[in-house]
Amino acid sequence: MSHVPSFLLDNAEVAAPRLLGWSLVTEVGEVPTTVVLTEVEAYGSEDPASHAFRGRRVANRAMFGRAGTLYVYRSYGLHWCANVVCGPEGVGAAILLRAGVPSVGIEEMARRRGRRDHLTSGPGKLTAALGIDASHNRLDLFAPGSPIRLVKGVGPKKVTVGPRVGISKAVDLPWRFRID
DNA sequence: TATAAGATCTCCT
DNA sequence: GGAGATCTTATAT
Repeated sequence: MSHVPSFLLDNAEVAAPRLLGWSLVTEVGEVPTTVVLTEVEAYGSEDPASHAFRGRRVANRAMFGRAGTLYVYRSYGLHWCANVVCGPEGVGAAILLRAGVPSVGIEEMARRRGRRDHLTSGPGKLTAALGIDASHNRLDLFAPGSPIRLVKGVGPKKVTVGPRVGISKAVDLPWRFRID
């Protein structure tokens, strides 16, 4: 049994900003690593920019799972991007984790990234630093024994809202949320 | 079967 | 500010 916070059952654009300030913890190697989430984007169920828009596929089936499920996909053939599934089961909504601040295991993240700066300042970098890849797709982020978990943080003071990045459809929706 | 485009990052200038 | 790396899926022949 896992304990999924109730706000994750809400629509993506409502749930997304509430994830800011939460910690993403991974224990996929010897050393645990944690980042505090500072930038996310919402991908809704009726959203042309969402992978779920054209329906259920093998690659995106994680998006149609329970809220609190991890959805990992490959971006541009070489990066992994991580999302938190939200909304009612079966609707296909998720929150893309775009960036964060390293808090635990910084040395390990620097080793995985092969550099010491810009460790987690983008979706692909975030997954690389945390050691997240396709093998973690469909994981339950709230199961006690899960190698990747979300841990509640302090609520953000001021949230900046703007248009999403890198998409070509529904570009004007202000569904990108970040804190300093 | 083929081709194009994509929720990106790094390195170079 | 621009090109290249390189995989998956959608849409067209």
